[in-house]
Amino acid sequence: MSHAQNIGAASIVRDGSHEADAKSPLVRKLENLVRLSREDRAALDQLSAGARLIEPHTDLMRVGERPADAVVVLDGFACRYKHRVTGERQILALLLPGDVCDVDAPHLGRMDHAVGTLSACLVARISRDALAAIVARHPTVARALRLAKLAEEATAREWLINLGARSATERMAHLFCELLTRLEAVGLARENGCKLPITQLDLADTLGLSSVHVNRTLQELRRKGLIELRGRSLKLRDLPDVRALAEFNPPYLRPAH
Amino acid sequence: MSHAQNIGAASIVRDGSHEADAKSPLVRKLENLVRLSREDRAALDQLSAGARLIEPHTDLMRVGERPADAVVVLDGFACRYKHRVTGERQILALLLPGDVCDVDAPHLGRMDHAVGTLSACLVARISRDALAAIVARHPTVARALRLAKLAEEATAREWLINLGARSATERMAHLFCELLTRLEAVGLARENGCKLPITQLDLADTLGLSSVHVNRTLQELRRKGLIELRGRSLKLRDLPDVRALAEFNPPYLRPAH
DNA sequence: GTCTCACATCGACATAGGTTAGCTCGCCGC
DNA sequence: GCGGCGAGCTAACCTATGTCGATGTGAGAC
Repeated sequence: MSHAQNIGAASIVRDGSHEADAKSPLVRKLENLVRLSREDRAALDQLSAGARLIEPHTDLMRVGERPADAVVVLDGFACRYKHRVTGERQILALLLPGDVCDVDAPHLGRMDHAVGTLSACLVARISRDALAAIVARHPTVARALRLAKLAEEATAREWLINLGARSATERMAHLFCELLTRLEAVGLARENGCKLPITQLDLADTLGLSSVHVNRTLQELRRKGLIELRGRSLKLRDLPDVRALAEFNPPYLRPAH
Repeated sequence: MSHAQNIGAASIVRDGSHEADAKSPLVRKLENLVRLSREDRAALDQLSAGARLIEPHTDLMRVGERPADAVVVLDGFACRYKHRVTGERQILALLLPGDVCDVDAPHLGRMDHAVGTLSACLVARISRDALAAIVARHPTVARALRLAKLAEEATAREWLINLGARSATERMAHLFCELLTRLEAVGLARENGCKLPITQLDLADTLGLSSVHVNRTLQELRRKGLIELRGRSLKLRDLPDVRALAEFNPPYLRPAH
């Protein structure tokens, strides 16, 4: 059994069997943005009910498709990505547990990029109608989804700065800070560490680097004692220094605070 | 009088004195996305009524501010940008005539980036109330604004690919294709040419390159007969080749078509 | 156990792009 | 008319990152 599958399996147990004792990542994420009522939470949990386990490297939406549903990631890492005709892939956004993809699916024309899993993922599809219903009946949830969208846009802006203006080490440090913060927000990080169920090649395609250089850069961060990365688990050993190196400023992840 | 001021002045005449014979860039832009009624157009023109001429290199919104109004650019080039602590500037988006900035201002917390003019610009501010009113009374306009936002997001994704995966020449070619297409959509391009009222340094900060390398790259594009750029006016001499070089695919600029 | 495959790692070399510095030209203020 | 300034342009040199090829390593399949 691969690491990736481990992760998927582990959380199916968590999400499936003991639903009572753990909040879903979707609820956790939105609770960082607004105060949810018990009814709001119940409605959200119902959305994630029909979640399915998806294999690594599986497309959830293809280029050119007209998306009928939105998608919520409940466990594992997925991404938005696009291929150049030369074959290079650029990852445009990482979708972590709790992230909702394409809330405005209804307005959308054809997808100009694809969405796919990186690791094994637990994913729920939300039909256009279900989405419309919850937005209409739960204004607080609607507001939370809007704020989440703003955070996604702010994140995209940070990525532009990453790719346009930061060196390889700074980029990587910034990405790690971002991931840690986002995973903390859904209860998936402890002691400045988290799972990182993706390969160095995936990392390369998100950071706009070659996989070889990703490897070199990781070595450097390790050598400086800034991070540990073994197997699929990442730890930021010196968070203040990593943040300083990355010029990481968390508030952009929580708009309207 | 500088080039940039020339451009501002020229269009003030166009937008101010003969309002009857030329549609505002805002109306033109939205008409690419939806079919506007006469009333819709009138309402939009009223929004742009109080436009003012702003000097080059002037901030319209600052980092940390809570934006009270949205902003429409009616002439000239503006941008979203952010400075690193090291002083480098990354331009996150270019705002061209017809572009509306921060329609969801009301939901917004503090600005995580700044908005400022590059050239002299004709700019109208739209109060939160005026915006709410037009969105409520003119659903078609509301829809157009949503679609415009989707186009802006698609553009940001293209920029991520630009910065992450394309070479300097490809990047620049792609940017030029994008600008030409966007300016054509508001009637500000003719015969594959348009104004480009920004410096090579501005270009460098949007493309994530040094100004020296921007210059080199421009020379190369000129040498290959792909573009002409003199003074502040750009012409794509071989549009098919430039598009091929850039892998430019226009439809992303017109969602839902 | 052994085979295989994906991933990580390493070294040697190539190159795109950055840096520094300086020159020119047109415009503006005085 | 002179000095200064911003922008474009060029050349020489430097370095971060890419490319290529080889090797190591661990986990699953059988």
